[in-house]
Amino acid sequence: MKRYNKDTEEKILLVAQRIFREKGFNGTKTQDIADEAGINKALLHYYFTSKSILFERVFLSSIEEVFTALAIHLNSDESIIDKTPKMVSSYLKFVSQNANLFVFVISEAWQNPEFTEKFVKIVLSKINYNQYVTSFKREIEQGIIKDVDPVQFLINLVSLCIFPFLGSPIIQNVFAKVEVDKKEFFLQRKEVITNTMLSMVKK
Amino acid sequence: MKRYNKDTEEKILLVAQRIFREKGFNGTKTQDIADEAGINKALLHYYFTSKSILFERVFLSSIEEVFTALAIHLNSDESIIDKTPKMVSSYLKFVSQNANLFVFVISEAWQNPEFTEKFVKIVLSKINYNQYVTSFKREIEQGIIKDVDPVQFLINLVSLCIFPFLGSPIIQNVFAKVEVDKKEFFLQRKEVITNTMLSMVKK
DNA sequence: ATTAAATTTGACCATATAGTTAATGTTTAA
DNA sequence: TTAAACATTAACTATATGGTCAAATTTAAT
Repeated sequence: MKRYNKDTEEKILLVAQRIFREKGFNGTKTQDIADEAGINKALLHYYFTSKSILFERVFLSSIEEVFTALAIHLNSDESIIDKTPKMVSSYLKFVSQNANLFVFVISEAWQNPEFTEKFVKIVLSKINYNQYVTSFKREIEQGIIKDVDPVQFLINLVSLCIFPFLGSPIIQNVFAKVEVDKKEFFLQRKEVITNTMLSMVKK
Repeated sequence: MKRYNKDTEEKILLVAQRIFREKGFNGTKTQDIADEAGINKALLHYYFTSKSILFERVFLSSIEEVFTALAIHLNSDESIIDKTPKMVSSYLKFVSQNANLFVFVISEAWQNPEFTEKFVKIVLSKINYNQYVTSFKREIEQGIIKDVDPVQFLINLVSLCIFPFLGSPIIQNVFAKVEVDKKEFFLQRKEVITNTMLSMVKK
């Protein structure tokens, strides 16, 4: 008949999310979560049973967040050529503001393949990816765009948007010697990616 | 006047490399390294002083390995259009065989900003960045290729080659039929990336 | 063979960490 | 008002972990 204090639960979850995403499962200490949430470590176990279970919650919601962001515009009724620039723009904005979320999800996905499979399937059940493929193929048949594999197109799109931010600690420092204005440089990417992607499908 | 046993040193380093790359710094236990190397934990400290110092060796040599692979063809005398397919081919092969090396390098680069200065030196010793940019720009001036930013071109190239393998534990679950480490997908990807990159520069 | 130096080990130590317990506050509802 | 139910805490436990040290073993030069 436990009701729990929703404020406390929320507070723990938010702090756990921030620290897990920053330091990963193994780098995160339950004591740190408790301290930053302003509670006792025993209370953390009272609410979430164990570090692993708390981590699962954070991992699942992180995967959810990533796929929710990537689903924007994906299934809109617009043509591929119309929605591609919108996807690029919204993906880039999200990734640039949440780079460590992607590092976390990828790193922990390699570490926890069984959860990854389970969680991705849960999240995908809420998003209609088949519709994207179907409408893409219809445009090919109608002769609107070039004959390109929709899956390869999407993988290209997310690769170009996500990778530079994943690799930014390395890329920025390596090119820092040459590229004077880093911010200008990353703004330039939106245009480059849009052009690259459109040239894949435009006849 | 210590000489050390080179076999022992090598053995520890190889095992440490394998485990660090698989589990990261925080997921790796010195006891596991010692056990798998068939030595005592004290001997590990005799050779490498501390876990952190051993980790630094592994991290820096991993950076070196990555950029040695990326340097192949980058500074060859061939034209961009000739060397692009070769770069795609060799990068894809290397990444597909060493995906967890890239996950490790990216994840730990985020986790250990204090190594930045050291790895930048290593990277710049492996790739001749200025020569690549200069020869790229010369081809633009000569009208051989389109006017594209050489850095953006390179970032696109590595993004398309690396990201799908970084994300494979997730991507595989999204497109159930796509098996990222299967040969068919690999070959298809090589063609798609090559075409995408060439369309960026070909007139 | 003797010896000194280099290498390797078993047995430690100190600390950190996830998790537990019993007691104490605090709400809620009769 | 009060007592049961819920929420929170201080103090604790067991184990894992990085690291140390003196002793034992091996190696190489005399």
